[in-house]
Amino acid sequence: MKLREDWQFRGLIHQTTDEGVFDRLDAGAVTLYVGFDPTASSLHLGSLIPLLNMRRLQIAGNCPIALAGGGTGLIGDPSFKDAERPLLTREVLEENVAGIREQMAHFLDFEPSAGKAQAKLLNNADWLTTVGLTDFLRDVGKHFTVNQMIAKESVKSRLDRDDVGLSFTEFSYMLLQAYDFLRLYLDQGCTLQLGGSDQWGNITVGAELVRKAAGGDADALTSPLLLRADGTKFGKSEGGEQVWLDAARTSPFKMYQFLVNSDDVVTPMLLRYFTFLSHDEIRALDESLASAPQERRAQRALAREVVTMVHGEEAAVKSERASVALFGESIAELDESTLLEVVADAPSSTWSRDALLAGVDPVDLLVESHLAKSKAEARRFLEQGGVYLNNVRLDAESRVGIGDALHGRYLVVRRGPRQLHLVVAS
RNA sequence: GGGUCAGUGCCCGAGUGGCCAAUGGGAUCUGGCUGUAAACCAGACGGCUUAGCCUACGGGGGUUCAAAUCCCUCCUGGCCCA
Repeated sequence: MKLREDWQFRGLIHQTTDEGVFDRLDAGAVTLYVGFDPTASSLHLGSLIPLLNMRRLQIAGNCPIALAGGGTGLIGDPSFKDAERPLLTREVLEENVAGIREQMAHFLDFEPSAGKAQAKLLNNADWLTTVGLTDFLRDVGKHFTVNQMIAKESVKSRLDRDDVGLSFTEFSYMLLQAYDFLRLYLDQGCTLQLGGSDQWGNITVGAELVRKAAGGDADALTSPLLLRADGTKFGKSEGGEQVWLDAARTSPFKMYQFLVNSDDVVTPMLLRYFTFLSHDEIRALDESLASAPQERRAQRALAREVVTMVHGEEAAVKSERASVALFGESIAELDESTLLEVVADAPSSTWSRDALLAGVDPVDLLVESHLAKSKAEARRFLEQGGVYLNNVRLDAESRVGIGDALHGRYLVVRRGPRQLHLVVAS
C-alpha cells in the first residue's frame, strides 16, 4: 500500500511543504529526522507517535534519524508555551539521552545491515556546543530577518502576552533547530523533517536554511498533535502522572489500564496512531465501538497492541488477565497465585502480624500505604466511601485485622476506582 | 540605571487592617448513574493530637491589641524612559 494512502487513513498528515514527499518515501532511501526532547531519561506515551512514524518509514526503506536535542535542550523551545522553561544541566541531559537511546532500539533498527535503511541516533549537542557564535551568526543568522521571525505564530503568541516576556535565548531557538536541519542535510543527506503540528514553523525555517545556505531541497511533514477529547494534552494518567515507556516508572499494567480506559471518541484515532493494525481491522473495531461500546473491544485491542510493542507479549497478556480479575467479581475467591498476579504491579508494603492482630485504623492504613497524602485526606476518602478492602467498601469506624487477610496474609486496599495497594502480613 | 505596575492556595483570579484557611471559575479527587467511557448530578479540595490548634497570601524586617491588606528592604517579572 502507498504510504500516502496509509498516512491519510491514519490521519497522520497535518501539513507538508510538498505532496511529492510521499512518492519519494515510497521509493525509499529518503533520509529523514525527528527531534526528541531529552527532558527525561525515558520517553513517554506521546513520544511514541513520532517513533512509530519513523518505524513506518523505515519499514518502507527509508533512513530515520532520531535527533536528541541535547544542545537545544539547553535552550528550550518557546513554541506555544506559556512561560520559559527551566534550563537543564549538561550532565542531566547526557544521562537522559542515554536512557532514550535504549528505548528507541525497540522500535528502530540501528544495526548496519548491508547499508539497508539503517536508523541513527544523533545528538545535536555534538555540533551546537562547538559551533562558534560569530560563525553561527554569519552562516545562519544572516539568512533570516527578525521581521519574519517575530511573525511566526509560535513567537507571536508569547509577544502578545503582557505578563511574561520572551527571552532572547528562547527567541533564538528556531535558528538552532534550523541549523540542525542544515547540518543533517550536509552531513547525512537528510531532506525531510517530521514533527508535531506545533513544530511547523521551526521546521520550515530549517528547510529554508537548507535552501538558502546549501542550495538544497528539504521538506517538512507534520502530524496533528494528539489531544484528549476535552482538548487537553494526551498522556497523563491518574493523578496527572505521565505514562512512561520505562517499566520502572510506569508498570505495564498501568499503561494497559490507561489505554483500556480511553474515551470512546478518541479511541479510533489512538488505534490509527499507536498500532500497526490493518485498515480492515481498525474499521472493524470502529464498528464495534459504535454497535457494542460496552464490550470495549477497541480499547482492549489498543491496550494489548501498545503494551505488547513496548513491554512484550507476556506483559500484555498478564495485564489483560489482571484487569479482568480486578474489575470482575470478588477477588476474595481468587486462588493465591492468581491474586498475586492481579496485584503484581501494585505498590506493596509489609506489616507485622502483631500489628494486624491488634487491629489497624483505616486512616493509618491509607497513609502508610500512600493511598492518601495525609490523615485529613484519608478521613475524607473514608467519609466519601472511596476506600475498599478486598473490593468491599470500608468505613471509618471499622478496624482492619488479620482476619480480613486473604489466604491468611494479603490485604488488597483500594482507593477510588483504581488506586491499589497490597499489604502483606509477615 | 530611572520611572511605573505587579507577585495570593495546582492554575486563573477576587480580597486592600479584624467577620480570611481567604469569594468565584478551571483542574483534580470521591460518590451516584454507566460500559473500568463520555455527559450529567452531588460532595470534597493546607495540615494536625479536628467543637480547638498550627502553618500559609514572593523573601526578610517593622507598625498594630490585630496585617494577604499599612511601612521599610530585598528578590522576581511586565511595561515605559535612559
